[in-house]
Amino acid sequence: MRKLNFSKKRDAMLEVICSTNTHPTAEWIYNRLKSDYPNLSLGTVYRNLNLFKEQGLVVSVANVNGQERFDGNTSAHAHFVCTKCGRIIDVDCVGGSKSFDNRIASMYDCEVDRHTITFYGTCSSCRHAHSDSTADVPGLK
Amino acid sequence: MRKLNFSKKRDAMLEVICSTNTHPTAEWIYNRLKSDYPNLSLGTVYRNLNLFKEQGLVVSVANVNGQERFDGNTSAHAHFVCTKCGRIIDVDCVGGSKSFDNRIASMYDCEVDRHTITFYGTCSSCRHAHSDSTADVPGLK
DNA sequence: TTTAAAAACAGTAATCATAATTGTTTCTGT
DNA sequence: ACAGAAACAATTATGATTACTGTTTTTAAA
Repeated sequence: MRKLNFSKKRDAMLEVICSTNTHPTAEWIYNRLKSDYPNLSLGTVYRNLNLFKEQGLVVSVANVNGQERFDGNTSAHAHFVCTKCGRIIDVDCVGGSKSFDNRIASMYDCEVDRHTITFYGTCSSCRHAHSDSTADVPGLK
Repeated sequence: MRKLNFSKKRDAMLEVICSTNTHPTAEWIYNRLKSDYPNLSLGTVYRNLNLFKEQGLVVSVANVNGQERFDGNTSAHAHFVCTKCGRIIDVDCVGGSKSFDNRIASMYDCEVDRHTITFYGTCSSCRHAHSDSTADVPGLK
């Protein structure tokens, strides 16, 4: 694996990703940082996200409306995706065991690196849809 | 839900999707059919795929290298995605229970329509990589 | 069976997320 | 300080998917 130099912007990116639980898009991260780093480039965000994935610092949890969604919390946990508003919620009570992976590996003679468990449906906010509380949901049209 | 007219091409699409276990891309379906339907349009394939999803006739199982992958087998089952060759393999021995969904629904006060369980790793063929047996894998670059 | 409205379609152009390229700047170890 | 590596911005390119427009098929009812 490649050796990485230090980089202020990359650090800031990781900081942003790890301190939110909104499972942001590339663009959300970009918008978050461009006030602090006015000459940040979207290309840099994409490139660093790929590096983070390579290094296992960040995982891709879903693709919602054509946009990849990332998570800095790499501990094994599932996700719920609201198909109405695009919100992604952590689900900590199910799956996430390595024993799944091992079972599949031996059954199918393959190497299993990881697995994802993702639920799809309508979130609490959207069900009770009183107020449009989608302010902080990344990837909204 | 919308009322659908009959359509030869749409029928053929569904037939193709349901009689393969390769979890094809839109383009793979298009290429499969264009010998029988020389004036089939890729736009038609995309439009009908979206209709199939709406109607629950087909599910989207993964997004591999930026391409959506479909499955005409809508019975609950998991998938293994080879990150080397893009192959997707059915995994029939895990998950798929509605009780998961119900548990999440009550815990998070949400409506759960479905869930996906997806394993990522290196498939048998790619591990033993003697021959390039990726002939029928959709979505290969 | 005409016939008119609705839906499906081809062909094409437009979008939009992401990737690649290029030339410049910043690190980092020596 | 300096040379090579990595990071970066800016721009351009790519490629999957969607939207649009005018034409053809399908449908159901007269």
